[in-house]
Amino acid sequence: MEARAQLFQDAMGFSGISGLEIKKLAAMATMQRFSKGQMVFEQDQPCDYFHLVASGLVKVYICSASGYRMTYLLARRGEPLNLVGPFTGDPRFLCAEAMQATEVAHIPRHDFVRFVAANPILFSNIMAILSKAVDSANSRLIDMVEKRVEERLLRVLLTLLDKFGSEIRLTSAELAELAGTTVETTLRTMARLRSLGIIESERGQIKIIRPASLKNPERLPLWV
Amino acid sequence: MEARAQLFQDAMGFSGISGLEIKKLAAMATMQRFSKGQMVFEQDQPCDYFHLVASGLVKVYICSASGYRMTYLLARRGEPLNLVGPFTGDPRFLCAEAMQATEVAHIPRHDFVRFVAANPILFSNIMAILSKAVDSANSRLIDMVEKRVEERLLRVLLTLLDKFGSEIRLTSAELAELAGTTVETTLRTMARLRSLGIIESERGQIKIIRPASLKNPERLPLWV
DNA sequence: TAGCCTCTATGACCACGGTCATACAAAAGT
DNA sequence: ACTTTTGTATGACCGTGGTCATAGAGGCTA
Repeated sequence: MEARAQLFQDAMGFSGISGLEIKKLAAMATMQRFSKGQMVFEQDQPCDYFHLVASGLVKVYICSASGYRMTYLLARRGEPLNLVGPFTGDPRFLCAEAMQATEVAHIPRHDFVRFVAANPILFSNIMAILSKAVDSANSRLIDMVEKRVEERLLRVLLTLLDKFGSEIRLTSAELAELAGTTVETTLRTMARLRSLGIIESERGQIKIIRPASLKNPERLPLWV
Repeated sequence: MEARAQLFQDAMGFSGISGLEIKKLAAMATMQRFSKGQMVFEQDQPCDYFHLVASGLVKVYICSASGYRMTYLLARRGEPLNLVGPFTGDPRFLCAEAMQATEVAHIPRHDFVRFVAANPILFSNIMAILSKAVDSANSRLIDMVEKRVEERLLRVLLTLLDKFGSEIRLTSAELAELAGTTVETTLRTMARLRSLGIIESERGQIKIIRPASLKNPERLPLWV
């Protein structure tokens, strides 16, 4: 219970809430463990809970009819999986899958919405996060049209560098889903980056050797 | 003043607000006229106002460094141009441009945010709209990866058909910015659709002859 | 130790669509 | 009535990157 309160205290978007209110929030939450590969929620399901990652790593992705996936968010401790969903309750086409052993806090959506209404500062916090999410989606949309795969991958790597540091524990398939390309093209491009001395890689792990070469001033990190 | 109140009464996202509150909102608004091609707001400007279209048509688009444009929203009477911006005030990279003679209502952002806080139902309304916007952006992202230009254009045409009817007064350049492709490819694709008897077109105008052929069950309209 | 699955790696192929070029008709401006 | 601009139309070219195929190495389970 104390740990749960600490989780919400640290959580993205919950700053500015009093300790008392945080305790109320913690009291509404239930915790659940997921092992690698397990789904936290699936697409086309109604949204009944607000989800917040307590530990581990969860990827949120959209899944097309033909099975194509596009990763949209990599959430770790303190990051919410679905900020919009609880307000409408409607099914969306997002899925969330644990990438490691993970613990997630669930809050029934009506409790969450009532809590937000009672703490209007959350409105602005949520809006600030959403504005980043919308901008990021639009920015990726532009990238898909005018940037080649290498540039998109570099942007993904820069983003991951900022978020996780220079040791990135993702496979090429996972990178491909972030950059919007195929595994083969990702592998080819990574080979080129390796030959340029920008990265080193081994099975399931990428190490960024020259972070400076990613930090092109006109290349902004995504919001992932 | 009466007309302004009527505008907010009809506006998307403002349902469920009492007549008295609507009048307050109308009192905060100022109206401004724009002629074709004029900018309502530009990218990288701080957001000081909430904007609502009163008449005419405004396109909201993102503009990349290399000048590439991607149209994101076609807003007509009753549709807001920037739901997120007023909450943060931060500059984004969206631009809004009048496509015809247009009238837009402006509300100072702080007034708007206070009004929303005082009428919490607006928050759910806004969230419902934002969820569509985010979903639409993500859905277009997937389309960019896995759908060819013709399919993307058909989806754009279906969307426009639903929103504006079978007579669409847009140029090929404007369609290209909606579908995420070039003018040339749009023209070539339109030629093919014309030869299939799906559309007719003349300068600045497209007429959908066989709406049924667009309504593929697995092709959903975008949110534009 | 064998068997299986995942991840990495790379070659061959080729089509979609972007780029550049030219041409012409219709508006719009002077 | 003239020029300029905007929108439509099409041809030619070719590069990026998707698809399919094969192969091997690392890791997990029995």
